Amino acid sequence: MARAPGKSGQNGPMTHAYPSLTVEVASTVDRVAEELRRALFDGELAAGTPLREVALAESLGVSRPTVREALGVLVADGLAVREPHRGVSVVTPDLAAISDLSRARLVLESAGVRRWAEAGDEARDAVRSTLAAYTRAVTEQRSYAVLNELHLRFHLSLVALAGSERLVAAAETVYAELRLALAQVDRVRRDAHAQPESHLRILTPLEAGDLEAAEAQLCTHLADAEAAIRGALSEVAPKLGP
Amino acid sequence: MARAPGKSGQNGPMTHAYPSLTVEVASTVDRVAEELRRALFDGELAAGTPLREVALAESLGVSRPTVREALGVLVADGLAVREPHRGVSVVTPDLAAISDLSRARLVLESAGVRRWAEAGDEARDAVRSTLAAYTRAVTEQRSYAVLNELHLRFHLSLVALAGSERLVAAAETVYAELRLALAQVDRVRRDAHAQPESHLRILTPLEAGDLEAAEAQLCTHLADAEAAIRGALSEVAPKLGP
DNA sequence: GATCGTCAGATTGTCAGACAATGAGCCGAA
DNA sequence: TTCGGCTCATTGTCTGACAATCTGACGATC
Repeated sequence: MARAPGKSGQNGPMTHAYPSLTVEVASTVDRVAEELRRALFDGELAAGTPLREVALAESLGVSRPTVREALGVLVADGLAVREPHRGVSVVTPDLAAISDLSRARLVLESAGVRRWAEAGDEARDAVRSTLAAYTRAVTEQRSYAVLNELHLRFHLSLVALAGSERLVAAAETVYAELRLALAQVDRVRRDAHAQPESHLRILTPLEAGDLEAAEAQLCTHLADAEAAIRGALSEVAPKLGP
Repeated sequence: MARAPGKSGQNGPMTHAYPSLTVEVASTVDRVAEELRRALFDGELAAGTPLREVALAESLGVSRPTVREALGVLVADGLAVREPHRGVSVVTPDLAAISDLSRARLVLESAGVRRWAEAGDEARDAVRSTLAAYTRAVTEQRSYAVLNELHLRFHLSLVALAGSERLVAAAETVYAELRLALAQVDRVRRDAHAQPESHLRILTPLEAGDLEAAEAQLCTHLADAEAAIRGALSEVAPKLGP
């Protein structure tokens, strides 16, 4: 991209310094990592697929160190695994991983729900607005990718109620891994429309101040989600088990 | 973390496959990252210190890409921050970060405590043994580094009660950041000996099946820890805070 | 005197090429 | 068949290089 010898456009002499105007120039590594993430979430790479450095480098038009660093990001996010001298490959989610992830998200989200009363107004508003956006997108028959994105955003807003950025960051990696598992068993996609009322059953008791009911609803909702993924996964790969 | 599931065949030239005999031949990047971590935890690098790539490379006898990758690990762990074209520098913990971290660890550890009954026997035994090891180390007047390590290991074993490796991994990064904050205000070290009975007040009700009491004890313990760090930090950097 | 443009130095971001170490698969021999 | 060695592919690491950008100081302009 930046191969042309001169981006001669000198756009420097701005007369005013406007606040909070950031030009989103992500680094090459970030762009590569984002592209790989997209490919993973879109199911273009099956579980266990090795991610060869040289092939990716010439395919994406960047150098091998750049690809290597981007792969490190994916590994840190839990979307890929690196084995010494064998390279990086897409994770293969098994039932144990789904169980682990589901337990983690239950802990994170219920912690947020339990702090509904103590959370800030903006955090509570975020929960309301993300659910509204998700519901609206469902009625508007938006694409699966959009629905998925808004759905996850709602659950993230629940975690944010706990008031810790670190917990939200942890939840983001959990959701990334779950999202990848979903992409690899993409038959679950048709279920993605039945969700809004299930989420509303969480928010309604919250607004009413009934934290226990909200937590119970969340618990069943997450248990249902786990069961759906487990079912789809065991159909796809019926070889696992204790 | 879940490494390769046991599909590693016996095709090696070794005649016997001894269990749990690992040759600790970590990669160069891991060694560099570990060395940097040690330096950070030992307080050899003050908050905000820039970590220059070339200087570290020739100081450690490795190449710049290797250092660069190791710095990426530190950034991913939250121990350093990277600013575009300005490099990586040691994080400077402020009161907001301490608050954030404390809330996160409260969520993670109380989630573990709450699942004491449902946790596996080995997880409960791990809590007992780590506390015993810590107590023994205190009576034996071990070094501060050893005490710190065992202390953290006990709290990690609490998180492990929740039964999710991802949560334990998240807790590890939280503790890493907290540990760094502690190292930077190292006047708190003298308090490190007064802890065993405080932890025993958590375990005792657990063994008795009184989860609420255990959680309450944990809450006060963590609140005390946060107050101690906050106090030390505001002495060191008395410029922050609304 | 203050603000701004410009320049040199330092540092990072990215690239290209290279080499050794390691792992995987193939083929021949006991 | 099973074992041992060979070849190839891939990664881990190094060296060197260049462009983009930040920092700080110097001088010009109002």
